[in-house]
Amino acid sequence: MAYDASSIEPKWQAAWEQAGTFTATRSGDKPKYYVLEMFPYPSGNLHMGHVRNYTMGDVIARYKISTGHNVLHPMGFDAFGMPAENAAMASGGHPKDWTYNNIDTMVGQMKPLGLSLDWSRMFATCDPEYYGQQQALFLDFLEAGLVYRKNAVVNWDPVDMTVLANEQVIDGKGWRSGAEVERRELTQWFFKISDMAGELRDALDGLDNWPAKVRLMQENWIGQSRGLQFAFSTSEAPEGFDRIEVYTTRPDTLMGASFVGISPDHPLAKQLEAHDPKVAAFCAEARKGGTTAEAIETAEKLGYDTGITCRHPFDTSWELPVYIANFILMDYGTGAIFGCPAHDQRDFDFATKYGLPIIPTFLPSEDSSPELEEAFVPTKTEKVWWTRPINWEPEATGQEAIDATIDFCEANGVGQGVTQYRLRDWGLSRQRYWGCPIPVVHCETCGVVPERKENLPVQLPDDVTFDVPGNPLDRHPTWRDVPCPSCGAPAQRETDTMDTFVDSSWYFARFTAPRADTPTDMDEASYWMNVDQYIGGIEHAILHLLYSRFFARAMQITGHLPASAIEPFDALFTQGMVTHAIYKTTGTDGRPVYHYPEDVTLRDGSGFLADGTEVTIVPSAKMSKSKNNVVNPLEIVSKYGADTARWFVLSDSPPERDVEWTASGADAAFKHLSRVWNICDRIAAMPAEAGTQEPDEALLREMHKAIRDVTVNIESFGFNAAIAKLYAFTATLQKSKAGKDAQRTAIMTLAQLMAPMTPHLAEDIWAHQGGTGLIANAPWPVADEAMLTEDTVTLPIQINGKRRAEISVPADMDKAEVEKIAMAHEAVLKALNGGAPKKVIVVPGRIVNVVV
RNA sequence: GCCCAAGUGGCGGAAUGGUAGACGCAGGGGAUUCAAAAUCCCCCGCCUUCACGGGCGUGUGGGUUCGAGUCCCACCUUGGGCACCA
Repeated sequence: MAYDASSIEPKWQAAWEQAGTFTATRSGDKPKYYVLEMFPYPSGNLHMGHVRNYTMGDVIARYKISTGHNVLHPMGFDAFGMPAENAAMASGGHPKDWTYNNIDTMVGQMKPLGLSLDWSRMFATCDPEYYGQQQALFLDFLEAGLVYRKNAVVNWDPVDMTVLANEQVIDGKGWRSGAEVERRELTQWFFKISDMAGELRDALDGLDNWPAKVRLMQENWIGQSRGLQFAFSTSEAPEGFDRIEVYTTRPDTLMGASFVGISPDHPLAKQLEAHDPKVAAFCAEARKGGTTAEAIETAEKLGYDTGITCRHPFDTSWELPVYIANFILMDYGTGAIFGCPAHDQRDFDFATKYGLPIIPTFLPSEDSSPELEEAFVPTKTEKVWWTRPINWEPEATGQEAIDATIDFCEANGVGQGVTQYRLRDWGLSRQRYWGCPIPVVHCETCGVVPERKENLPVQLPDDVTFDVPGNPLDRHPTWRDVPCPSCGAPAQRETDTMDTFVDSSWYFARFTAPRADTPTDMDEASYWMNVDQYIGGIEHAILHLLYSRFFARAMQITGHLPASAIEPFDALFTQGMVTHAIYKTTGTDGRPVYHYPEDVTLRDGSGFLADGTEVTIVPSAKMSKSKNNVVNPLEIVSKYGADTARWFVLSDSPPERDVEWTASGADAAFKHLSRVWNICDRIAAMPAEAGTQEPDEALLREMHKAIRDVTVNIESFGFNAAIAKLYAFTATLQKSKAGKDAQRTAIMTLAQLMAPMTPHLAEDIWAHQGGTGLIANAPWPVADEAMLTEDTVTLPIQINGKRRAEISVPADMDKAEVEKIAMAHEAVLKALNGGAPKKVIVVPGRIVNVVV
């Protein structure tokens, strides 16, 4: 009988479900293991990237079950967000219907993959049971001072009519709509993530099982810098502005200062603006400046001389002009700087334009000219020659001078060393309908009043329409107008909803007690947290993972997570994409025409259409509907079965790298599984003769090596290498002349080793060979050390580092004996030509190297 | 501009400082078959040799070492992150 996945796979999926194999249970006798893949957005389409992501998690989950763990492996949906509203606007339906229909569809696409998920824990973030608990968290955060409201210049997306976080603005465009982002001032809710910047940065060092790359990206994002904060005293300034605080990371260049610059949003600038139309005009112009990368790149440095002057802190007779400048950001440092044109290119450009002095504080060497063509900015670790050192040697590095200046300023009461972070607070308000409502009410007399917890969830109204842009909650009187929870007077609900990154910042904790009537159940959370292995895409390296780390800390402060869970993800793995070649020709209008893979015939690496036209092949492209190179998982499952798809996405490429889907590769995977199936059949049909000692032992030795290698590879995420070993062991078994018992042991072990990757086929082989119970519950095989050690080993003999011969010696032969045999080898005798070797290195069990 | 990572056959990729190229794809040869499909077996880095063998080979150039794909330095290329952050 041929291998038929379509009959095998549903059978075993039903068996697992009936046995409750993957329902997470607590018990004291086993360690727990929590494996989680980043939950999907319910777009309605499962793609190969999902299959790869979930298969990797599944391999880990199944492996951990068979190594005696209580495994939690849940799945849910990140279900709020704009595509649902966009769909409603486009087709007139309701975001809720669209979303829940898509969830049904995707569950239907996921189940045939045979994933070891505990479906009883499933939820979607748009379930009122979930977002109601999120509102409870919000209220607790509010009480703990972790959320606040402020007026802020925000990024406004004019197409989506919503505010975007800085991180959601890419090259000055909305991350989703691609529209040019405008600057608007609105009152917004913020999470105080910047308070934790130092802690979030320092704790990265403890995340040993995270990719170094992700830790580095977060470190750069948090952006710590050490510098000096001090004040210039002013003259001719309006009242209340007799000092201007500035922050600098280069206090060593203070003796080269030639102006003081303030942001157009600086309080002093605003003060001047109020009284002087010329200042107001300048500030308006400066603020308008585009936010696109090109605009910033090419923007001219603009300044407005306020007529105010500052006294240099080291020399009070030295006066510096105060400019309002368009390149100074209000929300970094103090919003004010001193400009040192000699050692900062921006300041250099500015000084050149406004005729300000350019005074170097250091030069490449003692005899260098002080005339500069451009700013001189060496690295801080390079030794340079100082023209006027304060308290350091004339030849010193920038870093040495910086440290010395901070010490000097602190000692003389001029300023103090300060650590600054680039990380800003997380603005969470969104002017959208399809999100978690912010549970507060605005009352004229009481101000911002939190909703009472017993009234949660503040549920989204269902009767809304999307025929006009903007937020339907704003124009829904019966939902919006409510009595104040505090005084009972007529008041209005907050109509902003939360950024969807909030939803995904704690779902992993909710999975530990998904039906609890508080956000978490501390007992369950203490048992299951942390996530032992988290798997997802590198695109979430910064936002989602940083926000989740913040949330875990905030949840600990508000009593929703134990202190042990403030770093919620013990280990992180970022998997690569599934790509596919693009086949294109050029149309009559000169534009590319993309062809479906099934319309292209491949011969010797070239591709042809049915009419013989050759197509251009672009390998390894991201799957995209517009490029006609999407491979649909359901089609693959119905053609080959889930096990083939799973096997393929794990083979060939290392999991952190992209893997290219190829039809020939999928065929090869299917053929291999068929081969294993046929071997199983053949062994079952073998007559039960007595085994023959030598072939039996040879087979079993290879089996134990396979156990060792596959185990090591699974534990280290080397799935492609594990699969390579399984191919090799299958070939050994196929050719084996061993007796039935040994072969039966081998095929059953092979099935066990394959079970994490191809669970259905493995179960079927197990049942076919009379295995006890489900292979999913069978204990993982253990390699027998005695079977791993060889009696004799083959040692290469190198002469001067080049391999020249081989000898076969007993594994435990001592060095001297090995050397004697090697020295008697004809290749060595020939190389020595009667002389004596300079040196002989014998590495037992490894190599012999003779130096002549 | 700053920071980081990676460069190995025709392709994807293996390789605790110890026989480079496991395994898969593509390619070639053979068995089986009336023939084909399917299946099975063998070959497959480059140059050279009838052959045995020899020479060269992990982006480039140096270095450390008995021995380097692996460690160190410089450079080149590709990919990624950040960027008017003082």
